[in-house]
Amino acid sequence: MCSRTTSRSRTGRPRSLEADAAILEATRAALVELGWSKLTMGDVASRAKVAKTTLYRRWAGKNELVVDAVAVLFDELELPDLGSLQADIEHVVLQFAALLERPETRTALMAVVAESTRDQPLRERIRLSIVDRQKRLVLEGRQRAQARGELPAGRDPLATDATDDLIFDVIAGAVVHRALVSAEPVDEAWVQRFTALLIGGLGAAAAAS
Amino acid sequence: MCSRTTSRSRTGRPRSLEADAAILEATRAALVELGWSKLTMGDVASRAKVAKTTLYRRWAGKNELVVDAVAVLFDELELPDLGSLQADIEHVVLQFAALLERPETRTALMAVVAESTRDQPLRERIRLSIVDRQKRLVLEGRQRAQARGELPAGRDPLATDATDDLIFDVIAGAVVHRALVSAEPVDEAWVQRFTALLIGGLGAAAAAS
Amino acid sequence: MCSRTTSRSRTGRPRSLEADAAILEATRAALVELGWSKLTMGDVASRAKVAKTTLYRRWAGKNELVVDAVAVLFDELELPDLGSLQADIEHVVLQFAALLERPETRTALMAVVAESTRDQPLRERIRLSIVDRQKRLVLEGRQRAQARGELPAGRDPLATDATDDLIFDVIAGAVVHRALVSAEPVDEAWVQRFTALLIGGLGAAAAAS
Amino acid sequence: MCSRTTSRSRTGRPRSLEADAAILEATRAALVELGWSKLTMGDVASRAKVAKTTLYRRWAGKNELVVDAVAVLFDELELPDLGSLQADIEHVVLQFAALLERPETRTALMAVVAESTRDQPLRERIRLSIVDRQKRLVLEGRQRAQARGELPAGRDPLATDATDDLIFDVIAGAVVHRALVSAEPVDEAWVQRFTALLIGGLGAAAAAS
DNA sequence: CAATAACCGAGACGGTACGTCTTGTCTTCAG
DNA sequence: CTGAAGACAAGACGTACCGTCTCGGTTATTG
Repeated sequence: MCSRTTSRSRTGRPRSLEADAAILEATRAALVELGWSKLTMGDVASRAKVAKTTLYRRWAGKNELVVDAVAVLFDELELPDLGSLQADIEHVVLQFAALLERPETRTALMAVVAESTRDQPLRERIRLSIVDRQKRLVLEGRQRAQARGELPAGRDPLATDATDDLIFDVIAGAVVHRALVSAEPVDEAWVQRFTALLIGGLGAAAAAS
Repeated sequence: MCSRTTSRSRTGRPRSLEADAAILEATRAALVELGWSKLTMGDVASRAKVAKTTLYRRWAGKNELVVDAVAVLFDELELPDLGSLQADIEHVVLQFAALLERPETRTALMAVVAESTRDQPLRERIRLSIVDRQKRLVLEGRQRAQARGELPAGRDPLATDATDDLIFDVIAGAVVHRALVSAEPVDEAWVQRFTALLIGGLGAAAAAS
Repeated sequence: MCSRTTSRSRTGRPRSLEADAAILEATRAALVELGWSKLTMGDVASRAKVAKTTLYRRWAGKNELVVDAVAVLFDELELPDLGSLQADIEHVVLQFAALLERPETRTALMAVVAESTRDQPLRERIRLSIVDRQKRLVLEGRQRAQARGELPAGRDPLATDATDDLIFDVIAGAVVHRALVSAEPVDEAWVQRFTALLIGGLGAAAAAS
Repeated sequence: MCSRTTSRSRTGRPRSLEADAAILEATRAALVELGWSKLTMGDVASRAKVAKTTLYRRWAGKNELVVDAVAVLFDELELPDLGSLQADIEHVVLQFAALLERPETRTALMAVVAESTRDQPLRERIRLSIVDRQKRLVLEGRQRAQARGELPAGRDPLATDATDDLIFDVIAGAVVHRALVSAEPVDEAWVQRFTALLIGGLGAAAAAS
């Protein structure tokens, strides 16, 4: 969200809530039309029918604004119980791939990550708004698979966390790399091969321990 | 490399080769110091002691220049025979992680990928200069493992290619995501867990087919 | 003056009046130091401690800026009553010659006239800001001479206007040509000869009609 | 070596002379199309189908080139004997006005004069190529008028020279000022009034001495 | 119910980088 | 050797954004 978190001085005119929504919507629209690098604060302001001052009062710059604008899109990802780990993973990977097909996500995600390599606060913001929030999917999927008996129950919570992180990086990384770097389609065939590889690896790792 | 590929007009003063080298070197230096977003064409030009026109005569813009400047760094990756697939993969993954620690690669890679989502020619250039060139590592590692008997010989060359691509996306994607998105260290512990997962998956996949 | 004439948009930050003055002063200083052809907008901006955009917001380019910068200098010309037409003319011609000795006028005047041959709006601006404003001198001098009886009272106002214009072109043209084209000094001797010729011509013309 | 010497002496520099003519012609054409300030050396070179090097080998820059290109146009001015001083002057003034109507002269003349205010060698070149060459017209006209008895024979050659110069500045200055600064037509009516004024002045001056 | 304080729009401000253009010099090749 | 072709360093051009700063004016709460 924007920097104004909790403690507001209770006096003075309050900030317009419509403005916040209009700005984020305008940001997404501008991302679709122009892409990250052609998007400008001035353009977002005029799309949202808002003064530039109003933008800068809420967000420090383009990076922060765009992170907030696209973060909400990642909350669309869901993990319905499809009966098997394989099916659950395939489903969420396809959802994620569909999200990466959307121009606003496509152009914004890598850009803010690139910026974050030189900007510690931005890195934190991305982690909070996007990365950590989606780790829930791995957690939920793993627990469900354990409940089904597809995966052994982890004894060491520390090792479990590390494995969750590893799986998250593998899934998210592989899909993003396929979609944006290799620039090849994340279709059902690829997803099945990928999921099989992953589940095979998890099984082998479980057997080894 | 630069746009002048083969057919040179036989007349006029030829382009300076020193300038080419100085520009790419200056670009890398500027990336280290300033990062992607603060890097400017004018600054690169003055570092290289070259006129801006000389830059623009060779590269269409910042994106193309930076791709060429960092592409060569990826050629440092090597795959020495360490006796086992596990060791080979761990070695190259650590090398790749070290490459992503370097500020010039760190800041440039995601940025040009982000730009490429809206720029088809740039996407091609990245694929040619970086992505496809490093797939050699997967090819070589797989063939060596097959020679050692660690992996079964692939019968269907089409399926083999698809698996090579999959492995490439998984390795590169996971490492990049760990290093730049999750922003956590790619250390030996993580690499071992990751490599075990991958090799387990490959073994399971081989057993299944 | 600058393009903002009367109707100001009532909203937004008003334009800085100090900036206007600083820019015109900086322009004159740059003309003195560098001359017309070496004068650059960027240099004027940095002398005036003003952004280039501030210049371009007020003036379309170098031509318009310089016209405004030097126009005010022409207002220094005065026509004190020295008792005779001969003395009045000699005085103003010497003043004008002194003005043309100043480097800012010297270098700017012919340059903007040259540009105006291809630029109708610039021609209008020169006429308004410089030419027409100085015709007052001819008008005043002629009326004073008529009051003294040195020249007959004009009956036809149309013919009077035409004669005023003719005299203006003859005086200004001859002095400018002597000073800048022939590049010879406009000294007292020359001024006396020239004034005698002019007054003689006026007298003969009056006698003929 | 022998053949080269032969071919050199045989072909010598005929190409070079064609180039000179082509360059000056191209310069005039470019002046007509683009005017002084938009005219560039590179454009002239390509119009003349000549390398820029060839231009710079012959002329120091735009100023010198343009002076040479337009100087020849001033040689068209002639002073046929029309029977009276009044008619002779009117004729040459109209010719001069017509010359100033041509776009190449119009745009070039004031521009090079403006440049010459900061460039002594250019001032010399203009004087040699244009100014002094046209003073012949005043000399010839004055002598013819003296032969006709319209003007008294000058006794003092120094005073005569000074008067010739004065007349030259008055005629050239007034016409240029009328045409380019006041930007009003130099038509027959104006020319008659002007010539009458001038001849009246000369008569009065002669009577006075 | 006025004062106050923070908000809002509009738009000018000082800066910085852009990508292009022109200048005058230089380097190569062809004849 | 001369000339065309064109690359070169230098630097100005006019534009676009950035993030900040006035302005005049608009809500809410508070005294």
